[in-house]
Amino acid sequence: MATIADVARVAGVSRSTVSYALSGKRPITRDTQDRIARAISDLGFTVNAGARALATAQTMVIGLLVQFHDDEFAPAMLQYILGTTAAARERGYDILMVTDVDGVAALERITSSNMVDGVVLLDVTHDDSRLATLRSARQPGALIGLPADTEGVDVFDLDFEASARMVVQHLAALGHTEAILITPPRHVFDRGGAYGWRFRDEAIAEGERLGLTVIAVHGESQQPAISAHVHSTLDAHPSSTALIVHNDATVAALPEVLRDRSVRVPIDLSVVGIYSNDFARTFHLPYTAIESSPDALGRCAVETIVERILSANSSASAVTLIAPQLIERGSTGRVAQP
Amino acid sequence: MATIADVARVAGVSRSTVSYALSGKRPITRDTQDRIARAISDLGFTVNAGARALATAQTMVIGLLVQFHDDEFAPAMLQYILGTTAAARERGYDILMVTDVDGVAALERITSSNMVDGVVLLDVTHDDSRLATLRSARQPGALIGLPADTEGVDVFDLDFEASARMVVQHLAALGHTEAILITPPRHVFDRGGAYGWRFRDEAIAEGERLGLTVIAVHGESQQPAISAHVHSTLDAHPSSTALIVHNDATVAALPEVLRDRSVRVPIDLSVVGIYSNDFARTFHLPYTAIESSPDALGRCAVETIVERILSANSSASAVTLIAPQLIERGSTGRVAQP
DNA sequence: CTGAAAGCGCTTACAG
DNA sequence: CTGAAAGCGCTTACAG
Repeated sequence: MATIADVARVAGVSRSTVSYALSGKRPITRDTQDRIARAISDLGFTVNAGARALATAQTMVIGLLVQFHDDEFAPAMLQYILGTTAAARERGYDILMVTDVDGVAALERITSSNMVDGVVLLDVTHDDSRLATLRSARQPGALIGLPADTEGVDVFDLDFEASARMVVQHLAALGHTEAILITPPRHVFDRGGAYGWRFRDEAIAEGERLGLTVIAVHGESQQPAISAHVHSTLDAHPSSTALIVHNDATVAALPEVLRDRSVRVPIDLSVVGIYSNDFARTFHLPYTAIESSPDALGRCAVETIVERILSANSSASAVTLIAPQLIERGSTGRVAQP
Repeated sequence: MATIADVARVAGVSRSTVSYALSGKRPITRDTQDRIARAISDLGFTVNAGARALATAQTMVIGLLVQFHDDEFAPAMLQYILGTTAAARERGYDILMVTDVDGVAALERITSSNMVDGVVLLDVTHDDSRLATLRSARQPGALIGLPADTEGVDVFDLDFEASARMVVQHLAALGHTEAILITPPRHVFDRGGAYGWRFRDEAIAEGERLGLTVIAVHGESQQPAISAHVHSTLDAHPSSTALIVHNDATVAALPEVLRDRSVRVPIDLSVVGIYSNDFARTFHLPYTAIESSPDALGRCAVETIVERILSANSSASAVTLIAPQLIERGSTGRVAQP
């Protein structure tokens, strides 16, 4: 394994000159540069990342904290991971992916040992126990998901309130007066998944303003309960002309259930979802939906982390709620006049 | 940030003593131990991972090389990632997840810069271009997926030949004489995904031995082509009494397609898949299937890597094909006597 | 434009 | 049972 000292010897210069040639942080003669380049290529030299990290106090690694609850629909999570990882690479960072059940301990471990320069937390809940650890860490952190206390952390999330208004306005404009909303499962609310109630509460409130009654029910998290629940919910509310689904597992099961019931979309029922375009492609979901933008959220989080790593200037942290976008896929229609 | 020197000063001992207390590599007086422990906790000291890595030449990080082809069904990949990550943590290693489009460059980057102690390659193809890089790397590597040349690398994969025989024998024993096999999409074969033809060729051969004609067709990779293709394939072979599906995306779409056709399983058609139990749960797939064991494969790969990291003894590399297991879910039946 | 030297925070022979 | 010192492979003031 060639070191910078080997390169220096072969090139007939000092180690510092090799280092500066590598970083470009000071001018080097054309000739010296060439000799160094040749030595590097002859020796197959690569900078040792650990040694560089020790000297610069920069690891060029960002930690990604993922939590897989086994009552959760994992495929949706993958999109955040990929968005984050791609964005990190574009900025020259690698991703240390941590999936420990004990997220607090994992966060403590990778930050206090200086394995990472910053950290992105996925699936942040209302009173996320990882935040205390993050606040006392040396490294900056960005959250995906809105906690109650946003003091000192950068937060990124979809604007679920605006999303709810957008969906309700869309349906109200089409003449709907009663809609069913299938929210995330109860355990998501219990765990503090604020996106659940943020969307639901605003949907109900906006519905009241616009004369659209929103009937909210918790979705199930496991098949076959999911499908059975959609059936019984539709049975229970025959007067509802629209269905809003805010739950990945349920929306993935929806095509089959609606086919079973011979429900024609949008003639018999208008359907609106909240999911990403990638998700729509993977599962062939033909519903008009709010784009949940996992890729964009991951990218924003990484960008902000990198900014904070580079500029020691600790500007005020911010909460960024991404504006929703309604992707029309033709699954909503005007209510038939009786 | 407290260093080991701070701990030593506060405890009134030398740095080496603190280090040895940490590692337990030499006996320390009870009293000295206590003073060090107190100093560590008072200062909130944690070993700097980078410095330790530099001194020991061990990063305690394993690289995981994932390739997301956008014509691929991503959810299946996630299971390998989770199995690998969990197994690594159990052995004290973290996972550096790399998803670069250029896998060769990514592998070169993380190995030559010594960011990792070993590496796991996912989705290895018949003539995987990453293998040359891996062979010249300092770190050991384990593959998931069987390449043509297994020289010097540890390989883990499902025994697809045995899987094919098991499926065909199962169907033949039930009296089936003609079965359709939907293989992975053509581009998987083109790319060198050996699992495709390993299963297919052996299924056909075993079928010939047992009097079961296996009609192999390539699956599609994107909806709505997937569903349309299953329909047309079933239409084209009305005499087939069994369907074998070796393709995640197709099997995920199967319940809907069969419902559309009012096909009763297993009365009208026996169905066998090749997928993991986790996948079955997530997508509620009720078919008898060969367990593809992504978790077990990920674990085995990590275990082997760790063994090689620890015991410098470079014992011969091996190819490990996991024995298949047929999980009965009641989707196959005896052929009706005409 | 280039070099000699200190330092990043650890571990581990070498000595006692 | 414990310490002083060298070394892991870099970077970066400090000097010239």
